[in-house]
Amino acid sequence: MAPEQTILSKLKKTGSKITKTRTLLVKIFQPDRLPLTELEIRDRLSKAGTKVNKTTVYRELAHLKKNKFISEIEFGDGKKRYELDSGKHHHHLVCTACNKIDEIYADNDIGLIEKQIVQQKRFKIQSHSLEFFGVCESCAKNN
Amino acid sequence: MAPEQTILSKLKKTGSKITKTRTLLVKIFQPDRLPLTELEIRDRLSKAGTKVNKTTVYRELAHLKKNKFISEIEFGDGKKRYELDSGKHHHHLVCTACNKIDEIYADNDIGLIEKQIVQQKRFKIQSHSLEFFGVCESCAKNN
DNA sequence: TTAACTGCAAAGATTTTGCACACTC
DNA sequence: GAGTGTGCAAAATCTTTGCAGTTAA
Repeated sequence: MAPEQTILSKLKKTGSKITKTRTLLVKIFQPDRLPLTELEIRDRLSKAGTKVNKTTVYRELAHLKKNKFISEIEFGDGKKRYELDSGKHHHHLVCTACNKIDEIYADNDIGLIEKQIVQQKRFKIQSHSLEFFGVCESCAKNN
Repeated sequence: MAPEQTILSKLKKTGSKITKTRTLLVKIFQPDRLPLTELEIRDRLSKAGTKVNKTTVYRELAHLKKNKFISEIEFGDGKKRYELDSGKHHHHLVCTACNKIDEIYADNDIGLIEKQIVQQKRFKIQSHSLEFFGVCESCAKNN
């Protein structure tokens, strides 16, 4: 079964309907595994031949998020972004030149910092966010 | 010389005028070293007896930021926050119960992660942001 | 049929801009 | 007095809500 079919059939089981928009949206998130804004998502839907109102997109994203198929993140530019929730926690490399986003895994190292925080501050950590900003390899080459 | 006087006199040298709002604003950032939103800042100004328009606050913050006396950060709630720029890079502990914000220093450990990123991804890092969300000591006690 | 979904317009929230007036130095 | 700062209203963004109509199952 194609990966998007898993999501769709799980949704169906909980009473969601399988609409054209929902099907396409889930498909778009599969290859484009990286965080997309509402506008980027709507553009992709548009190019796939389905013009959708932004309200619908926001509601669809809220629905997928509530069901834990996608997660919402924010960098520092005032826009929310959504990405497939792989279950594996990761961090992002944001290229300040081309705006492309890559991901990295570094939870072992973060774990060290978390231990310090618990000991020093007696702060109970629930989650964290870590983003790196810089210039990606291809942008560095083209300059 | 009181710390806020240093900032004010530096500003004066570059042609800025020493207004009531500017003086108060710099004073507010001194004890309240932690990130404040525009509204929180305006409330503090108000309580100090100076009602200021939000436009003025935003412009004043932009001015202080341009001159590198404060820096701007964003957690995930859509509001920008401003804090005194101490020159020392640090990270935040955000309490999800009382919204208080504490800071920590952990750049040695982040350095390890950065080395990996440079090697694996050939990504040239310019900056990063790291925030922890959880429950602070006093909120944990009161529950 | 009925619960879920959709589009449109309008409202919210945060931040920015244009313009006329006011202040600091 | 010149250049900087201020307030107000309006606009720009991004996101959410209300409501009436549509669609999937």
